[in-house]
Amino acid sequence: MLRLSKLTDYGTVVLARLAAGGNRVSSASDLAAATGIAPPTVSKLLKLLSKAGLVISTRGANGGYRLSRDAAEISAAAIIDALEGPVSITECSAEDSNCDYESTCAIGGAWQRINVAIRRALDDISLADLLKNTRLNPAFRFAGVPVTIDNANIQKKSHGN
Amino acid sequence: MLRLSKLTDYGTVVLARLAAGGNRVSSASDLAAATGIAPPTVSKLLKLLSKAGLVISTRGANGGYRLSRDAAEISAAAIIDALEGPVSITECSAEDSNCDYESTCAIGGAWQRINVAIRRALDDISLADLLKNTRLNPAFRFAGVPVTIDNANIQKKSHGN
DNA sequence: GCGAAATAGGACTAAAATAGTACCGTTTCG
DNA sequence: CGAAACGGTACTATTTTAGTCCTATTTCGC
Repeated sequence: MLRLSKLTDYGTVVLARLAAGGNRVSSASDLAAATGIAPPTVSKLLKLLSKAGLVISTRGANGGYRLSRDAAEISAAAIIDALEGPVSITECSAEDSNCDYESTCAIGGAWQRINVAIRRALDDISLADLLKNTRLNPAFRFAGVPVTIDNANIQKKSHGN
Repeated sequence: MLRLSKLTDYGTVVLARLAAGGNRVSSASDLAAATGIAPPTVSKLLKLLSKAGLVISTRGANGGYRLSRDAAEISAAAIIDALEGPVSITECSAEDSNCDYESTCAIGGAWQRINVAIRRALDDISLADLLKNTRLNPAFRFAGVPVTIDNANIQKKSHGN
């Protein structure tokens, strides 16, 4: 847990691709082809990123997307915010959180400190850093689940049933 | 996003209650009554915490639960691990993950660094810390909203590196 | 001007993860 | 022996997430 959604993961891949393209605009379908991610999904991603101001869109024929600023200026936090909304570790964090257990809780504030620490880590890393890529961990298993993603099966989401 | 599940949140509340009880054992139903969380849920929580070694259970009549060690020795990371499994920010992290997008991805390693940073933040805070403060900051929102964290002295990355 | 290419936005469906509940078994005290 | 309490598992419901599709709008090229 505490992991980010696939969309965000894909989002970084798309952004990375965009970064590689420099200032040239790329269409959603081109990006989909380049990354192997399903076109509608790429499109959705780009819309969100555009709304968040991370990418700039150009409409019309020959239109497409490009990064709104240098990859070094785009933080992981910004990406996550754009695709998942505010990073907030607990729900019971707002003043108006109407948490029923408030009287017995006694917790609360401290989570925010953690939250801030996490946020800081996320702010520290830019898209450019993500691109540098240093694969530091060897085999890495996930939550006890054997992660076996088959090359061919990656898109087996054949929604037909 | 990037937030932890309700179960984890409740779990901390239960642990906090347990910490308040010192060495005395508390039954699941007592804890449920004290915290206001539904008994079956509390029970489930305690089972998980017990399995993870965070609490010690005593069976039989007059049995119950108590912390396995001092609240200061129980880190937020341990709690999250117990209730949500390993903290891991992305799935596509393994060298052998056969991620189809690998060629175009170029991302990967950096997420782990973020992960480590987050983990460190989580390790830094103990259950005792969580207990210390009630509600230190009023209104608190993330995203683009004004974050007003006054106690700016969140323990920084005091891990010495 | 017209048609094709492309984004914008939203609605919708399907799948998966989470939360919560219930049941039954085992242990221990009195 | 019986009640209290934990242990484990299986199940269901709810919520969240992922993914798809449709329609409108904008712009380029002929």
